[in-house]
Amino acid sequence: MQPRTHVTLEDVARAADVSLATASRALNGMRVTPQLRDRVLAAAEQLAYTPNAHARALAGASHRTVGVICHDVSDPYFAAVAGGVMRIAGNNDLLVMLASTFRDPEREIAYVSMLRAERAPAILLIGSGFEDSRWERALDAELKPYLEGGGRVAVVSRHRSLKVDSVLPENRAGAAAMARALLDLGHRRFAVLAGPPALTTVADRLGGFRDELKKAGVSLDPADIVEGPFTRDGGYGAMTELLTRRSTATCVFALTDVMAIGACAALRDHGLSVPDDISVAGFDDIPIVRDLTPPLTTVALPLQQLGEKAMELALTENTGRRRRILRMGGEVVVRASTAKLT
Amino acid sequence: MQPRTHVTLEDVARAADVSLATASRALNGMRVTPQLRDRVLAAAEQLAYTPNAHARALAGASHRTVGVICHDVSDPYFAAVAGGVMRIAGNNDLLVMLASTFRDPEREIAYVSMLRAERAPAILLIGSGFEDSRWERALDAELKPYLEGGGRVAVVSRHRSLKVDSVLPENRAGAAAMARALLDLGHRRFAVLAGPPALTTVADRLGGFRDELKKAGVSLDPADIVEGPFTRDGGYGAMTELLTRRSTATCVFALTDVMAIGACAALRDHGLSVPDDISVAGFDDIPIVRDLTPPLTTVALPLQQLGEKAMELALTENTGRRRRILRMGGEVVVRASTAKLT
DNA sequence: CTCGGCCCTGAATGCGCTTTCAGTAAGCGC
DNA sequence: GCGCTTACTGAAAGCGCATTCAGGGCCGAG
Repeated sequence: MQPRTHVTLEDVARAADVSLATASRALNGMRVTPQLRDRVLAAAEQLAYTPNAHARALAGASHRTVGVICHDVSDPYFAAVAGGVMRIAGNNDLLVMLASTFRDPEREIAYVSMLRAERAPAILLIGSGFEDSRWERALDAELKPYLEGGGRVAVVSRHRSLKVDSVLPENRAGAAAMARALLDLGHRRFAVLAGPPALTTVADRLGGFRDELKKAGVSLDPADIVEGPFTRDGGYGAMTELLTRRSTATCVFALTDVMAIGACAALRDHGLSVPDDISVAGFDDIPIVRDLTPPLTTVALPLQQLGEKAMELALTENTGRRRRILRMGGEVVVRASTAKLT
Repeated sequence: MQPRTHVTLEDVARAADVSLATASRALNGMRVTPQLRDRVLAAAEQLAYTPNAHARALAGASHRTVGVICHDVSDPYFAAVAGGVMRIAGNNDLLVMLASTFRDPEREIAYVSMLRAERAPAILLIGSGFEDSRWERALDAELKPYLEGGGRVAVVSRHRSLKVDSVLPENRAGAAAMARALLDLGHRRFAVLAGPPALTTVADRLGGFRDELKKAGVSLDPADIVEGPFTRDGGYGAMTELLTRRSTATCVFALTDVMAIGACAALRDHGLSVPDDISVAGFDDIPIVRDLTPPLTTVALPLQQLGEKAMELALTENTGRRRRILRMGGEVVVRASTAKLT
């Protein structure tokens, strides 16, 4: 801000005719003669004094702004998780710096660096990592000194080689459960709308699904697995590709709800009906899918809780020597987007 | 963060065997003998040095973290606007502190105060204000000294009595256009899912709609106007209430898309079909409504742009003596949730 | 009435950095 | 070879605050 010179503690002290130290103590609720405290408080009020958080942080008072980094706040998945983070942060008088990387690894690292510079007491990383493992290593290199400096890091749905606390969705078990649910409906020919297999989220969900299918003697044709970005348009594109390939799958499993939404849109645009012509299932249970027509069958994740727990992990000391890992969710919610195969 | 003592500039200077001043200059790209600069950079790299943003801000370098306050990041409307804000912020190497107030005025004021303490160069307020005008006054009282101190404030979809730049949706014109569109479809009996009339957003949208109807000789029965919070559940509840009242309206206009989504859910739960039994229209054009079945007729707002423009306003100096006001959007997009009345 | 002890206040220090200010070495013309 | 300008470097000040360390009232005890 243009230092159009702010009201400083010194101004307040002068106005109240006390020393700087007394003013500071009065404002911070330490023992001060009531009469003096009142004078200081009145002066501060009068001058619209706001302490300079930077000076305060520099002088030793702990800084109360935590950092949260996600790919895109406007994605419902991140928005929901961020909502949970903010709830806990708010309850603890913490400000949240929320950054969107727009899936640009360089930007993500830059944000970690800035947060480090801010001396944020904690950094939360939400969402899958990047395909290229070099970026992941670069990120760890940035995180390491931060951790060594006493910073706290927690991640949601993302693996790190460093010792950081994690909140992980039950990706593998959830996908397996979904496989069973779909098999129970009578489906035998499946397609999967996947993402880059380098991501553990993809590997786990796809792996869990495929393995469970295999147990039932059903195999997944590689031609029925289409990759696309984890976005609505990614789902739309992948579904379109699948249609082009004339897949005979009776059921499509999208690895994220957002992709499933895109897939449904593609199907509608091709004049196909869900679930009459083809069943669609997703993963995440973002709030909106309940209100789709038909409502989406999906693997439920307590998104808000994911964020809450991550924030809580970052706020409490990890006294043990191992990283703490919380696994959550994974229940299949069958709704109307999947039909019994007759 | 626990001052487990960080690497400071002094450490770097010592390691590179130069003075503090030289180290600072080298790191900030000022003219320094190449050889010295290299030594400093190498030392910094080696020590994983990260400048302390607080010390830096205190020492006069401008602070690059702007604040954004909205009601709830997990609401698609705010998420989309915030997305736009972040895009511009990212392009300008700005960090964004995004805070969710959860519609709690006290929390909102607390956030402004914290942002003020952070000496954030700009604060963006996104979304409607509060019903109780006392809170609005309290907010203005907090904002005023900030502005006087050189802070920049921009608001989206929210009126302030102070001189702050604004980005406003074309609420009145948009609602009027929607009225015309619905009249053109043959509807004559309308219901409105509204919010607290004290909010200008509500007053403008409802007023624009009602006035346009009146021009066509159609009046709005007060019994057909139901208030509810601007949330999915608010829409659900309001629609349910409307159903209970046995309204004869053929078309429901929800003042926000999120409410419209709730309304559609309520209708579905009551076994009614959209648009066969009743037409539904919304306002905002949040991304998801395109993918609903049926896709929602709504008044389009360029949500991302709203955020982008607001950020741009906050980033550029207002040289004029009047506040800058940008009005955007307001086009009706007719989709399948509204049907021609036969 | 005096002295020790307690509590509260004020002066001074330092957090890590940017930035002036002064100083020194190098470069140039004569 | 001398004086002057130019170009960097280093010492030091200060941003606003929390906090330590002394000092100075006041009390009760002796």
